[in-house]
Amino acid sequence: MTIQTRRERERAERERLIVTAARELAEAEGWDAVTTRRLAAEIEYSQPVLYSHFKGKDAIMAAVAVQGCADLAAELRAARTAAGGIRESLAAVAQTYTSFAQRRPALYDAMFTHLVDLPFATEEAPAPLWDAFGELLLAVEPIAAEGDDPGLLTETFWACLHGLATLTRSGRLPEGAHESRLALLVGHFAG
Amino acid sequence: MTIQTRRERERAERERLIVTAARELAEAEGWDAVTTRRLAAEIEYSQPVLYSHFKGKDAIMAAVAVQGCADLAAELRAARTAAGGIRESLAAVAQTYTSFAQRRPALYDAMFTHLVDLPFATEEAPAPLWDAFGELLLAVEPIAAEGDDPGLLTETFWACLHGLATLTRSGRLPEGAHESRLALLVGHFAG
DNA sequence: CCCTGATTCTAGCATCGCTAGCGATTCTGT
DNA sequence: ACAGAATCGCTAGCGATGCTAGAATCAGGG
Repeated sequence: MTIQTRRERERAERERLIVTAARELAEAEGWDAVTTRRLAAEIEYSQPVLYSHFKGKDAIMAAVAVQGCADLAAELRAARTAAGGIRESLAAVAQTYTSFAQRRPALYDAMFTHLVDLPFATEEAPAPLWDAFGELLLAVEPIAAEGDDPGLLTETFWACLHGLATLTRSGRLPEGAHESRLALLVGHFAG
Repeated sequence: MTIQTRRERERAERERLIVTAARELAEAEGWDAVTTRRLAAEIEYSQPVLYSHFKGKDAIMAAVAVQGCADLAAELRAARTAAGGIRESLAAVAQTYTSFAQRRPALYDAMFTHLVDLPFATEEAPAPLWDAFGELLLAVEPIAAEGDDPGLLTETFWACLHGLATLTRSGRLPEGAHESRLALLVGHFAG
């Protein structure tokens, strides 16, 4: 039995290694640089081992995305709990969210831009996804008017943040005025 | 001289053909199906002619994106002028925008999701881009509070629509409640 | 009629994601 | 302890991608 468990432990460790290497490589040089050959070289194994762990490159990206959601959830939680009032919490969360997208673009893309076959809005969604959404929910809930569904409001607010993050990062919105737009958004939701 | 002009005319015609074929193929089967070989076959020329017109596949996508902006601008204009009041115009424009993204996903991706080296927020941006933004501006301007920069507010509202469109289409937001989220957004901006 | 210049095509390169099939290594049963 | 069996990772290769170099073809001018 212990041999079996050691095998599984080593295997799990290697899987972790793959995901970590993929994330670091993506964050350093972008997802285009994350080829299966390059990734295999990075973990010092041959290409086909990747496919014994994941169905394909997309599945690896999905695993990275789940990790990223955990990171984002942690950052959001820290920002929210550090903020004072209701409106301040919302502003802090919004600021942290867009900052995350700008600081870690490759990670953000894997999470929310790249088309990936992760269950999202269902119960089968991985826990870190729910955690991240939950953090947004905790910040948005207090500003919901009576009769509003907080979940729906959170989804809407999230979408707004996502739009600001992606359009700004792709150069479709001038970067300089980002803070102003963020303030405008928070004002319209919490005002 | 007339020979020269005929040559140029034919060349321009072929360029138009390339962009149209690319757009139709993308809308029919998605951008993954738009390979240079497939596209060349579609226009009944060989592959390298594409590169005598465009720098590469990305440039072709950019050309398609500009066409798409013209289409979007036209749809937005129709929706806005058909609507009655200020709030109704905003709602109609929002509805039309997200509907466009859902009805023509490949086109929308080329315009606003795919990373493309088009000048966007500068004066060198192609006219259709400004037209589309201008339509949004005309709908948003009336609901701007005094002291608000209408341009900035439009950018923000646009980002919200973009976020809703992309997250819904990628399955990250449940599709059923889309209208509710749209109403929530319009309510928070025009309320 | 041949030459010159532009234009288009054939053929190929490097790289991509992914897979089949072999060799070696490790476990199992007697 | 040792032979058979099963698992594991590797080498090699497939089809397809974006893109390019050089041959071939066609037009116009002396």
